[in-house]
Amino acid sequence: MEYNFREIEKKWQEEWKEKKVYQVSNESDKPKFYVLDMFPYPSGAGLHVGHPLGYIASDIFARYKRLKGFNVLHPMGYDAFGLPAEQYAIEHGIHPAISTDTNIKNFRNQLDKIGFCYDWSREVNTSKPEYYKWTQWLFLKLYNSYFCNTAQKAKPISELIAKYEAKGSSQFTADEWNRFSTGEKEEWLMKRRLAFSAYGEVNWCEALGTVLANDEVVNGVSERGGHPVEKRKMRQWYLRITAYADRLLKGLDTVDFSESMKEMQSNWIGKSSGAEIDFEIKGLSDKIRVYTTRPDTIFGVDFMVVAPESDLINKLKTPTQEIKVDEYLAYVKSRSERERMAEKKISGVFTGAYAINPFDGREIPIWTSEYVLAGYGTGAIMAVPCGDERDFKFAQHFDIPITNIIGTHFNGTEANATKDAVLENSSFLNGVTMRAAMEEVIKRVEEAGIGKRKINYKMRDAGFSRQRYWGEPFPIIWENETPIALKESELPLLLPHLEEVKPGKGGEGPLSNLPDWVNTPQGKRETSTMPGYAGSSWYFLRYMDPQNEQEFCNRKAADYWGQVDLYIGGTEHAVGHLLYSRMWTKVLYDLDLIGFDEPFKRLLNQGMIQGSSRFVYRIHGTNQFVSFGLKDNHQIDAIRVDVNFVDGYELDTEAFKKWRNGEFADAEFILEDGKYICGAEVEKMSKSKFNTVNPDDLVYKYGADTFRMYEMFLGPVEMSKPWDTKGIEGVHRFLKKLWRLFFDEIKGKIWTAEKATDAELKVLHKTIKKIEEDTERFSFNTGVSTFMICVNELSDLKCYKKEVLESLLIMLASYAPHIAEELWHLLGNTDTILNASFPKFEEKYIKESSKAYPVAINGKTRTELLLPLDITQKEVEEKVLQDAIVQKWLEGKAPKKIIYVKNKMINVVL
RNA sequence: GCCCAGAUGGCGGAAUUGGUAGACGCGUCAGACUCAAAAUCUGGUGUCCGCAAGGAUGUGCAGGUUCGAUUCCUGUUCUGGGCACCA
Repeated sequence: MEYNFREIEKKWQEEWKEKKVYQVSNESDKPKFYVLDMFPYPSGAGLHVGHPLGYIASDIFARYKRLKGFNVLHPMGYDAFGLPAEQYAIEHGIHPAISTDTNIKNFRNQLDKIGFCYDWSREVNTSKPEYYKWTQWLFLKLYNSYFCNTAQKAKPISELIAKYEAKGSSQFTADEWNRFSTGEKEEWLMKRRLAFSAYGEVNWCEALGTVLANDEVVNGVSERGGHPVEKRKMRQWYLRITAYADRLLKGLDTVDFSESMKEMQSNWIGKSSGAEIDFEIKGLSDKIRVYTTRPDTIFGVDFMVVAPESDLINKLKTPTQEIKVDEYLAYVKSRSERERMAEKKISGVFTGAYAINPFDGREIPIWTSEYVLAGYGTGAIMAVPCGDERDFKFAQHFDIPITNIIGTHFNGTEANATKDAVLENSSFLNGVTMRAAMEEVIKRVEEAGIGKRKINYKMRDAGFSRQRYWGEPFPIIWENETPIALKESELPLLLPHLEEVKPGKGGEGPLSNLPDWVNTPQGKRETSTMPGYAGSSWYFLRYMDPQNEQEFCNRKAADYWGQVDLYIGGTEHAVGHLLYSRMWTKVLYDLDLIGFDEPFKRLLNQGMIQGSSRFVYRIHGTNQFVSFGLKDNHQIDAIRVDVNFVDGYELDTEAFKKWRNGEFADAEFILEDGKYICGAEVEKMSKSKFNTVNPDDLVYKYGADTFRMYEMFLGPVEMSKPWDTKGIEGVHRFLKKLWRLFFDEIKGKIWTAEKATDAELKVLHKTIKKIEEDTERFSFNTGVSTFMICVNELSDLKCYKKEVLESLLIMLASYAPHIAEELWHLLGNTDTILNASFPKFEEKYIKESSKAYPVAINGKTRTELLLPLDITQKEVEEKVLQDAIVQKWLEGKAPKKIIYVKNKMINVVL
């Protein structure tokens, strides 16, 4: 009887499905555990080997927790709204609903083959009305809530209205409020709503007639077609995430994310404290307001920089500088933000104007430069070259004289951002330490009425509308310029069918092409749709109660499941998605709809699996392809080839000739050693780079169990690594070797019910301990290796005993579920192995009484000494000195010291 | 430019708290079985010197702390990822 993985896997997948073994109930006496994967966007390219990495890890952990006696929620679904489906529709005329459906079926098919333990009865699909009804409902919750600064939490906007009606606000009296028109009232409310509408800049491409995402713009032109792109102000929806900045920051202390992830989030939020200070401008009535974190350096200000986008520039530029300034502004306009970011070259131009230092009246030249952004702080800075690296380089580059206010702390060749120096050249601050000076300056600035203390955040409110079709429609009708929200009873507002997806007029979304839908007796419907992250900001709650038609999630279900105990996903969208879902959770908590204010208790980031691309080299202008080692003798063009017809680095030239309908049929090859050797480069795995490896092929060839274990065996889950299929054989061999502990090719069944020996139990319990430790710390690669060691040792011991093998199978059931289930049943069990209990580790089986100690001389290991564990230092010294090898190294002298660390090692110091 | 992560044999990686560097697997070499092949099994395999015993050297690079450093500290180089130049 041999290991027929194809038959076994098919059989158990069907059986598990039929018996609904993965269905989980919201009621149980067991403790709960919630294991979640970041759900995928179902792209047309299907799964490649990079996708399942995190899914396999979470699957192993979910199964492990189940064996450990937990009621485990482990669901999966689809983040199904999004740009690519819409783009595909524009290019191929296939409706997004259809292509999305096809893609989901394909994904599901691929996922099923790998044997995941998802409870598919809880599947969510963000593009289905049953789901997005509640996304719209939650949007209305945000819209109808405001952030109360006193209570530091969200409250219903009705409470704010009641307050305005009764007491007014600092801006208006109650009487004034009550006399306001509906539109005027709405304008005031809009300033407080958590989901609000305002004007914001978008990338507008006239030629394509549409708004473009940041990554669709390259070098200031559209990626498709290379058309010019300009910034244009349009009405947008936003989420007031900045109101939650502080709580999002504090919440990081309560969750178990990696330090680097927390750092990324807190850098994104970017809280800083400092002051806003107004500088007068020589000869103008306008003032420049700067934000600075270092008010103590006010006497070191040698120039000011205003963002090129600032409206003030036109007033600042003097006639002599006008041409230079305009040229520079045109240059900046042509640059994408990404370009400005990566720019090492220092650029900028003097406006000709001077600001006045409010404390000593010094005239300070005002410059403009692309390194100052309009969107942060006040869009203008006071530059202190001796204390800020960038300011220093700028001053050096443009020969701006530098004032030293920190004495010897500044060496003239490098800025020093210290806060500990004692100030010099600083008028009333001379002799004051910088830390103390900060307070002093803020005090004086406030007294003089030229500024104030200010806490600043990098984070901006999140843009929440897209001029697109394939997303949730806003439950909003515009009555002239005033938005009116639909009633909850009117939800869902269905996304109307569109025969042809194309942009609307004037930058509006495709929905504006449907007048029957847009025009209602009340007014015009909002034609933009919600962004991709709308549905994904709360999907983890829907899994808890996926079929509920009355509520987004029943409170009892939410209280039972609570936080996601383990959330697994990549870092790529992590900052955005994690912050948005954390914010939504906090809002829902504030409104008392759920009982926790952080969605994810623990986060594990899986690394990216990269592809290893292969290149062939065509001699420029010919049909000849030259092998890698000979390419330097020619002028060549590198062309990517499909990795599937390259064996290692050797090209299958016949397959290459047949590739792409014979595009290379006439190719001639210049070989080395009779072979065509390809070049290689590690890069992102992508269909367009021909370096994708499809899991289906591997599952077919080796089985799902082998595939699962191999993905884990590659290395730590958190680490990025290039995919290499070589080595999968080793894992497959391991499973075959495991099988041979139960069945022999000739004798058939060889397992017995005999009692296990001490040596066998030692192997087993060593394994239990290690598997438990490795799984708990997500070290699945060493887990796989532990199984290999266990099977190797049991084979050496010729241990075919059910007592030992049964426990091994239970542990293996989370890593290689199919083979474990099959052998479990062949051993005579009738219930599924999923309902077994994880074996209990017992110390007594692995207790040792002695240890082979490494003995080092001066830190270099020279020999080994078998010693009892309870030996004393004195006894150790005696034994060590008697040892022949130690004596040889001692050369008759006495050692200075003998270090003995129990259970570790011995070191003899000469 | 800024932020984060990483660098260990021919390759993927292991070493969990500062204590035998290279577990496990791939590849490769030798052997067994076989008419042969596949499969399987046994043994070797960081580098250098040496017939061997043995020795030297070795975790990107340069230093430091320590009886002892892949692990801690300082500096540095390279690679990967992220970014909203964050004052």
